[in-house]
Amino acid sequence: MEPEYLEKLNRQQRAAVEYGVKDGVAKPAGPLLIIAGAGTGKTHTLAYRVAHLLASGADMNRVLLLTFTRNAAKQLIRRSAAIVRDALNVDVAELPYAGTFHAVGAQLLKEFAEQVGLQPNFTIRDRSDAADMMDMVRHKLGFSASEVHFPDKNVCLAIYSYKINSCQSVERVLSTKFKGCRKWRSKLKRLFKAYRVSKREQNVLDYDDLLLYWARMLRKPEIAKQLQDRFQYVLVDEYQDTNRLQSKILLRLKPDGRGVTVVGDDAQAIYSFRAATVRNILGFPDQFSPKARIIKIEENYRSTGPILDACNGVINLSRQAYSKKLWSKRASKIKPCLITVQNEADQARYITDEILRAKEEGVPFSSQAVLMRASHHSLKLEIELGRRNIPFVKWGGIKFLEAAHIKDVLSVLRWCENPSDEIAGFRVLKLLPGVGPGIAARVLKQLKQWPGALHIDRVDAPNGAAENWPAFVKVLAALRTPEWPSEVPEIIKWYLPLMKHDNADLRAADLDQLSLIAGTYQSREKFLMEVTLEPPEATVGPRKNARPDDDDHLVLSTIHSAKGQEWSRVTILNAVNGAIPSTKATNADDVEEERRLLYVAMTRAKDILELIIPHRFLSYRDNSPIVDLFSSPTRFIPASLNRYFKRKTAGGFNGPHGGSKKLIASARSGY
DNA sequence: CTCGTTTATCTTTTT
DNA sequence: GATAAACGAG
Repeated sequence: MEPEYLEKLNRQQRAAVEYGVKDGVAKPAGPLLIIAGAGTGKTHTLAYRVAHLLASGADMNRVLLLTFTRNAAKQLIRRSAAIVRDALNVDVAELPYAGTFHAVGAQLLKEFAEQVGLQPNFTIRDRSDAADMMDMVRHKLGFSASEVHFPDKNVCLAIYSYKINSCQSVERVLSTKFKGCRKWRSKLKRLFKAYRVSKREQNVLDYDDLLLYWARMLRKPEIAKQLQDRFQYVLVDEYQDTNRLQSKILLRLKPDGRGVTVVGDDAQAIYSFRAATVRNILGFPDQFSPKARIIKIEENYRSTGPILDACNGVINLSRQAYSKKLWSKRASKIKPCLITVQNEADQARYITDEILRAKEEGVPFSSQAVLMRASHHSLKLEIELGRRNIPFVKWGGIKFLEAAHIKDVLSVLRWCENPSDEIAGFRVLKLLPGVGPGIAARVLKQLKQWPGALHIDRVDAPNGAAENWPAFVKVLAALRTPEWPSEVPEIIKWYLPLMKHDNADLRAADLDQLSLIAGTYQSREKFLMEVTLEPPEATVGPRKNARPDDDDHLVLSTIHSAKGQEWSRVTILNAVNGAIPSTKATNADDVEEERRLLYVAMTRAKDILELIIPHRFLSYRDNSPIVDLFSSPTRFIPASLNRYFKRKTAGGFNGPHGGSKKLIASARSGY
């Protein structure tokens, strides 16, 4: 007697779901690699696998599910729970161990903090706070003043982060990825050392530490044993985008690979800048003996035949060989379309026109998306959409938490939570008029006399800040006994008059939203931890026409953020050299990744796919300022792929890459 | 000496 | 269009 839900799966999917389950009983088997191409129902399969394991007796407390975003984890859990409920009428509310590597790492580090020499109240530093800290150390060591063109804080952090995630030496990273910084080799090493010391002193961890300490704690035999026993099943999604450090964690968690499932697609590896390496997935089977079982899922349910043909055409021009070929039963006569326009203004107009037209023909905004290589590529389009009152949300732009005013308020909370957090303290102190970097540093130094508590009341008011000092002391004193979440509006009330940024009204509205978001968390500690690991999706600034949940809205997204998503109608912006591939992509490997990026973007489309080629495109050429380039269509779609695409022009363009008026007419009659 | 403002430089992607 | 060094005022 087998569960009915298995019948909904195709042969390959079913093999993946049933692997390690015999006669309705789950028993951890050897490692499994699932190669699942774009649109083959990868999430679906993984959800069924989790559900099937649980339905076959696996204990949900012993399942570890690692996904690329926390959102993906939530979706998977929801779908698995629904399947189990339908089949067994049993409620599997939540998997206790599910989320990103970083989030689960944080969870386990809280649990084992003392045993690995951490204080359990550590706070997690987001990217820009980590950069600020790097900057502070950089100043302290005198590198900013004495050296001309010493790499800035972001570059320093990028090098350091790459080193940690790729498990390579500083030398190697400098000579492969950051060649321009090689001459600072020894200074950078000193900087990184001081940065590590500083993190320890302030009891903070950066993103990379969450992985690093996790990997380290698994080298302790007692802890390793405990976790190896706890996690009977470990499932990892998007394995092609994991890095060396993450694969080490996985291997230390399950040295023999028993109970491990990894899922991914080598053709969709797009995160090498984060030190992800496709060798993790390609080399996965051989790490074990006997080798991992490989199951490939190749039937695509998402896209129409013509779209898939074009996608295959693009990826097959790669020098690398990929491990599968997608096919689809979905017939259609509509080929993907390359549209040449005069410039970016015409591009914005054309896209807007077509979106409205599609909407009139019955494709809701929410089934349409515009994808771009870089977040700022959509600026003109956003203005046009605003003018025409089309609701949209943008993914992958400035995140809510990165806005200056939000960070100001969060810093107050973070400083109170962890008084050793000097970056937070520094930022808060500088809010007061009359307090700059010098005075702020002095106050922080004084505060060090009373470690563990924030005795701002014992510090004399600095000259020039006397007026605002008492109110400041009062607010911080009140925060010593947390009143969650009502303390948040209190802080905002204090903060607003001090705010130095413009657009005060908009920012005040953002802060109101922050209060609301804070209210959904149980405690200040939980809020701070989760909010840095998975920022809320709210956007900041003028969002008159972006009403996230309740409306039928369009999505604008970077290609990276569009991972795993699908829409009926997809438009790709700036399909020109300089954007895809980016001018930043210099070596052959980088260019290959850009090709995969285009592939990922194209495979998001179910029914209609359009790529726009503006003939003139504002670009940045290495060191010179903005240049207006005559661009050329992306090199990833050369003439040899012509048969997969329809071509047309719009906006009265009749230049060198364009088609004829006749083509426009026939293309328009297509839908 | 310290804060706030001006001026020059470089702009990918994200947990 | 952000960021950091240089400049100028107190």
